[in-house]
Amino acid sequence: MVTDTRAPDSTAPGPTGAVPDKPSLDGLEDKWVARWATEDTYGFDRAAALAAPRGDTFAIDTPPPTASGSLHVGHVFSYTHTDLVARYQRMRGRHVFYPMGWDDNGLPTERRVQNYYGVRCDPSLPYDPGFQPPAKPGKDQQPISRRNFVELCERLTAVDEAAFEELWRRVALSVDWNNVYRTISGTSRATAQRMFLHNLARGEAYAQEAPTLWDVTFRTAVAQAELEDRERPGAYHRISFHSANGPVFIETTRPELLPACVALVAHPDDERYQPLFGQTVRTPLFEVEVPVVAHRLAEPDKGSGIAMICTFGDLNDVTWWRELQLPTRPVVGWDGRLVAEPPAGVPDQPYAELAGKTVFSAQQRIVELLRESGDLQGDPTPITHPVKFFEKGERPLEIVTTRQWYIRNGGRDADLREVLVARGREIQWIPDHMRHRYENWVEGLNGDWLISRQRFFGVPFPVWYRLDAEGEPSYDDPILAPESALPVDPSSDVPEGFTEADRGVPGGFMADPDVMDTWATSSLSPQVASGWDTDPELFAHVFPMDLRPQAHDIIRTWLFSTVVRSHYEFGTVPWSHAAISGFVVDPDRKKMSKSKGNATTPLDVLDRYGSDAVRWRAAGARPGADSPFDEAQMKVGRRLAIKILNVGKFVLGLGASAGLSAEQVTEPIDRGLLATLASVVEEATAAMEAYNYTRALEVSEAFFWSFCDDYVELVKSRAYSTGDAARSAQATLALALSVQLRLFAPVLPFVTEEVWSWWQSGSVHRALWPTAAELPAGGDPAVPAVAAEALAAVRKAKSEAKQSMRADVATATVTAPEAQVALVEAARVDLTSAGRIASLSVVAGEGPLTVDVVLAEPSEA
RNA sequence: GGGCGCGUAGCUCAGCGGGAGAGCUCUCGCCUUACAAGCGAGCGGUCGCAGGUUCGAUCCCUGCCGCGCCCA
Repeated sequence: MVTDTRAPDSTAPGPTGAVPDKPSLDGLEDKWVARWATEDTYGFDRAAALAAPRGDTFAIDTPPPTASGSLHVGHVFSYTHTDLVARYQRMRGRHVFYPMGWDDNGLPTERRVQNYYGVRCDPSLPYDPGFQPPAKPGKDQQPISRRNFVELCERLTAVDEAAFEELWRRVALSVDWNNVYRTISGTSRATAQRMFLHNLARGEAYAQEAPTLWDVTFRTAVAQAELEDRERPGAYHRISFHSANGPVFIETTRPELLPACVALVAHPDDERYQPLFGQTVRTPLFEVEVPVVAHRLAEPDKGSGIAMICTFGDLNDVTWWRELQLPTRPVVGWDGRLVAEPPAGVPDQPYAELAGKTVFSAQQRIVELLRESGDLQGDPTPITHPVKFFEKGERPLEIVTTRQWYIRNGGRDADLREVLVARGREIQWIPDHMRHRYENWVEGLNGDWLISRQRFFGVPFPVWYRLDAEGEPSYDDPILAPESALPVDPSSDVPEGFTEADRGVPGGFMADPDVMDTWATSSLSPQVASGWDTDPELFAHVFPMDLRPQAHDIIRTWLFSTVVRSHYEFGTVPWSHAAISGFVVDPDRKKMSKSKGNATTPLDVLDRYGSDAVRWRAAGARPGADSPFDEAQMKVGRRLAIKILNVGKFVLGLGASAGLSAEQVTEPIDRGLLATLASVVEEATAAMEAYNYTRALEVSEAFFWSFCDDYVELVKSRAYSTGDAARSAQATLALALSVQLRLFAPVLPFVTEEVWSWWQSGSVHRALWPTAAELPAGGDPAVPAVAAEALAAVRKAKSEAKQSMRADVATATVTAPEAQVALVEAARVDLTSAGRIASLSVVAGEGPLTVDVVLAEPSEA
């Protein structure tokens, strides 16, 4: 039976009880990964947690990694950061609810499946129950049905997820592997659909036919959060429009949209064009009459100061179209090619030869035509300008008018924006300044959250539409799936009152063809992980959760969208804390990413330095701070791990660890050492409480090295002897080891567990975090500090004489401030034996402590 | 262009009102029975620049320069 905590018991003999002769890191990872799995060391005890007050539970909303992606050391670092907190909270005696999820729906998985198997989804094909993917992907992607495609997605993500889990176990993430969720699972789909229906019922979700940013490669709409500007070359084409009073020159980077032109626009204050306002001009080539209008967004210093408004070249066009109530003349289709028929009012010629061309080819042809007609003045002027891209896309976004689902997020409602900003202020951000990222994003929103995607592997909208007598869908009264039926797949499930025969026929029904964007599901990770749909009792206990760990690049997406969903459904923030990790960057300070080719594979690094060493390095990266990848640092972590093994061997090898207790610590230097350690414990604890694992490690580590180099050296010979004084040293060493192993346990789970197992029963990771109270009070930290200072002076004398540290000292005279004399005297025995000093005298004097050292004559060899 | 963060030893970073620090690197030593995958010692910085506040500024304020991230 696994209990959540057990009190440390420094006298109980361990299960193995044996200290190896030659401790080594080799094999520790395999050994303890297996042991932790069989003993379910990190399992969440649901019953115990529910029986205890909420404050005894610590719930973490783990980021579900994209299972189809690849991991690099940056992921290892940020997940380790979370694990440091989880392990600390567990050692504080809390029930740590630490699930793991896989984000396996959406575009990345589709792409991986396409490439891995050499297939593509064709929703018009029927399901083939016997389908087997080609052994090797062929030259051309094989079209398969949607259901076959989804099956391949599920098959491949299962494999990917297993590989991820193995890596996470190797890194020693202390997640509860009994609690794993997938964003494409039935539960996730049901949760996402149920939440969507709630949003819809409350008016928070809606569908609208509207201009939408559109990726022509993926043939899907994309959301504002997925946009990025990229600098791209372009050219201003100076083109003449025709009017009764002569030509009007505009400059455009997109001459191919000439047939889509609905107006010209200039700034209302622009005197050059004021006479034209209210007039009409004719487009070149097509001779379509368009009005000249005024609008404040027109930029007088850009180009000629007058621009054409098209359907739709950019977001300004959309604004103009909406605010000036202009007609539309769509020419760009969903595939990024010019549509077959010209828009109403645009003549067949010369449009016919543009139809079917890509925008690129259409532009070339239009430019030729303009040259021939004399409407292109001069040569195009090359420029570079920002162009909107889908962050995962490679071709510029177009704007097409489509019917899409949206969730209100404040982008069109200043009051809601304010409310959501206020929600952000309810969250404790780590580090605090990351709050600005959130607020900037919310305040800069300019549209609602577009959640529908024209893709296949995702959560479908649980919606059907009736078809009228002409077979046209009636969008005004959608048929919603009943909540009891969720999850549904409207493309194979049939709404109540219809049969499959009614699908797609006049008077029948059709499914909503879209799926939800992956963020629309992952924004529900607290609900999915905490059992909103499956375990209401648990959900009521752990939600709102304690911690959302994530990286800063997805504050605008994952963090914000999670806040939105929680705000709507529960009227609360989803977690009390958000801990934001920085990136691991390469030596040039560039973010590590696979696409840049600078990513370091974690397995290789883990193999060479060990998980503890990599975790140690991760713990040195403060929350929110980027840290450069530097292998030299890994070596330092590895050295610390080895040192812990060796000092553990020394302390326990004294053969006297059993039966020792704090009462036996009598010597002033020993009591002083433990007093110092008590303040280290207090400082480390305060740092961990503030999520400052870096500071906690720093103080623990600084103590540890001086413990090894000074204290252990000072008391070594006393510890080897017998009697009360020896027992005092042995008890101190044992106590200090126990405390330090626990201080290091979150960072170095493998070596601390190994050493712990030599003399303790149970896992160090289920032991209680150390407290100052378990150490004897009243010791004077100055005793070991001054003794170490004196010893250092002796060592320096030997070092400068190029002598071994084992060289004998004939006489050593310590001159110390009056107040320190007694301190040195208190450590006299240890100091003389550690320094191999034949005759030590201590005198009071001015200034800081000094030691006059007279080395003994080297003995004859 | 806006927001945020950062400029401290060759490198990575602590410190954030009264003594400029750590680790790594480097140099010189040491086989020392926990550890040579170790130990000891040492070298190394007008704390980005310029003003201001203060008895006193690496630390607070202002401006500038440089770097990074996010957003337009």
